[in-house]
Amino acid sequence: MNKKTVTRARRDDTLSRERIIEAAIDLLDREGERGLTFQALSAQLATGPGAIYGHIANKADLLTAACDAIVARAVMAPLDGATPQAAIRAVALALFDAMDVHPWAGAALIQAGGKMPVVRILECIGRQISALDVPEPARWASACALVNYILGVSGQNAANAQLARSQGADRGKFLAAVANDWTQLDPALYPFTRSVAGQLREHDDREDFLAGVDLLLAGLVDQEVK
Amino acid sequence: MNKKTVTRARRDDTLSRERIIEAAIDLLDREGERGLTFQALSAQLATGPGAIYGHIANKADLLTAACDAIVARAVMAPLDGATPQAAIRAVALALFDAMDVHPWAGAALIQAGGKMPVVRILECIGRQISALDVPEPARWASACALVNYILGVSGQNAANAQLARSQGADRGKFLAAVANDWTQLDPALYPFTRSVAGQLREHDDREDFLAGVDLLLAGLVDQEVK
DNA sequence: ACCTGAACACCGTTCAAGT
DNA sequence: ACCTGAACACCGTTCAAGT
Repeated sequence: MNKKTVTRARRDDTLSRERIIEAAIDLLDREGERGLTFQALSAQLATGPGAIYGHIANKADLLTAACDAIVARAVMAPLDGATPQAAIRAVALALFDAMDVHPWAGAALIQAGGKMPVVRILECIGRQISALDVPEPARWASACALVNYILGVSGQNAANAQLARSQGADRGKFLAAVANDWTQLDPALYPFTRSVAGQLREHDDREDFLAGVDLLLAGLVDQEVK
Repeated sequence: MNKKTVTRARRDDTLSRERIIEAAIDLLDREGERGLTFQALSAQLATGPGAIYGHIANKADLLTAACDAIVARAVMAPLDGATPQAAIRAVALALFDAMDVHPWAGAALIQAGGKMPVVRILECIGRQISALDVPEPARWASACALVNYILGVSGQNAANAQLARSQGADRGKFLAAVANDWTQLDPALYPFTRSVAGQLREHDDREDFLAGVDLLLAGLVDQEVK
């Protein structure tokens, strides 16, 4: 076996921002957040670490760009025809599922500030809010609330997935362990948390996520009437 | 000037988890997330980096513990007497303000999984949800929705603060720059985002945050009636 | 003009030696 | 039993040299 031939991937075409981002997504999906290294990334691209800096500003930029690729695909999901409420639920679910497949993207999303991936979501939600009869001045706050809620869930799911991975457990085992921790809290200090520990173990995240979206939508309709 | 005397802080008492966490908070507040180094931390504590590992498992543990100290203080804010709604608004605001003063805590909060700081918030919100007439099975989802929303806003604010810091701008300047970016988006693709760019520049985060809490609360009351 | 990869600065964590 | 701090493994980023 020739080491050079085996180790190095073929260089089909020239290095580009897109190819780098694609390779980064591959790496993140396979090895998790800790697996994304300029060393590993450049090895996969059959080049040196320095080459990447010709197309990407730094690691934060790379993560945001990779996250944006995921979000862009999710936001393109079909969402026309139905009511604005249904459309909002559809995008929210598409994002939830995308973050479920790519947990690192949830963490990246939260660190992206007002950058592209967040803007994509804001735009998508905002249009539907406008289609509802939410009065003009309330649209900004309403869209923000929905976006922030989605970001919060994404971030929390990402953290759970990462912790689970680092403990070598799957999602179910990890949540069961957390539920168990909750059961052992002081009953005098944490009655509520103890009472819902069972629901943490058995709950369907996806459904709970949707319930939150519906809560916000219900509040919106309420506002609309006034 | 004697180097040793000047450089080293006095060691009032023996090293403890509490003293380490306090020093970490100091460092994080002064220098931001990037400033928290085991090197810098141990220097401030007048010891070696290794000593810290006697009391703290690793850096993630340290960040969670520091965040928990902030959250614990915020959650203790006065919130009795008034209605459950008012109490929820009060904790939410207290948390918002705490994260505003300690932006790093927002980021740490999101990475804490189901750990202490999140549990504290869940417990606090959950009790008030129980005090409302939300039916039993919906309490878990309702409390989760509120917690996730709070986490999302905290995380986003933390990211903004960190980006602003890294660009050497204050919060106002940073948001103005983001708003400017939004103004230059393609009008055909991002009509909504462009239309709210002005509101991003002038908005009061605190008020928008509360508006989101109110939206969720309105949805809750709606649910209650049904 | 773009890639290459050694080198730099730095950081979390460990561990043998000290007290 | 606990601290000390040098050492290790590793990682983002730079830059002189190559093509």
